[in-house]
Amino acid sequence: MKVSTRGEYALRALILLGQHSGVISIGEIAEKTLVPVNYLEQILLQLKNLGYVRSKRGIRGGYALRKPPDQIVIGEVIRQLEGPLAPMGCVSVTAYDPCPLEEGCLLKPLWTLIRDTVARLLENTTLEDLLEGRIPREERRVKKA
Amino acid sequence: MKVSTRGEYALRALILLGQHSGVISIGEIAEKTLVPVNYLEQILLQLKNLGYVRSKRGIRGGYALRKPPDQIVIGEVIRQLEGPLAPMGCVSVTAYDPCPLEEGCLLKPLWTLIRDTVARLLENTTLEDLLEGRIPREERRVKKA
DNA sequence: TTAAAACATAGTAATTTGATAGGAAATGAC
DNA sequence: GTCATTTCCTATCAAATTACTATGTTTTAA
Repeated sequence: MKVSTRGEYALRALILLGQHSGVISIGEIAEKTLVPVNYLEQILLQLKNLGYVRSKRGIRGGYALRKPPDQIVIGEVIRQLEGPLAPMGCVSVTAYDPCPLEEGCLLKPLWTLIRDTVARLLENTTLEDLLEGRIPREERRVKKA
Repeated sequence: MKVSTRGEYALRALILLGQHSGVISIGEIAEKTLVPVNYLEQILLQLKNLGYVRSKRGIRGGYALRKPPDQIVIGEVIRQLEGPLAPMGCVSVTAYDPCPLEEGCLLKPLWTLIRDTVARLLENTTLEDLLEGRIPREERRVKKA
């Protein structure tokens, strides 16, 4: 039930970027977040390709957020950096993987409950919530069409 | 955020044992749960050492539950077979591991919330609940001394 | 022109996971 | 009492994942 360093490091970087207006260099981000520079480089690149951050090359270059913090959903970030939120393939919404014992499985309801609970928490939390220290917070009312 | 095969296999075995009164041999359990025999052997041994099951050796031997299903807490089983329920060491109750950034960390409240939520679900679920298909179910009122 | 910084990708070390192997010890059937 | 059956125990190993390291290329502004 662990979250890997990759997701953790990405969130650390996003938080730092969310706290500043200008661009910050990889070196400085690495220093502040205690992440190895080369490793962080890869992660930031991925965040950039996913559209969360923008970069500026060259001498005064660095990274900055590309979206406003309330548009950055933590669940999405984690899912994109380290795969499905579900504890088992058989209950994954984004990466369903069938299991021969699935029919009548007495465990599946438990895994489903866990996946739904965790997903709801993470999909209901934005970078802004983290920045504002709004965790835990009241459930946002779900909009239904 | 995955649960490993070890925990899953252990729970499959416990469920099967909970559905029968007599002892069942490793071979038969392996067949029914689709788990490699040698691997299952290790897992059952561990479950035995933890007091969840008892064994009988020799010709009509096998395994059976040692505790009544309502005394077997799923959260405990998972924790003992595959480690802490927390997503990060910094929020683990049973295996706390400090982090230099912990003070003022904006992520910690989120990890704490996740760990507490998952732990509450799993510690509130027993083998009996699984056997009775009682998942999801109403929260049991917590007994406080 | 050049130094600083991001870009891109290849490689690698460590850890965890998921087993496999093989013999020792116990037990009941005969 | 011997023998087939089954658990007990531990060592080993292979594959996958994770976490990082390395190295060179491209862009940019001073």
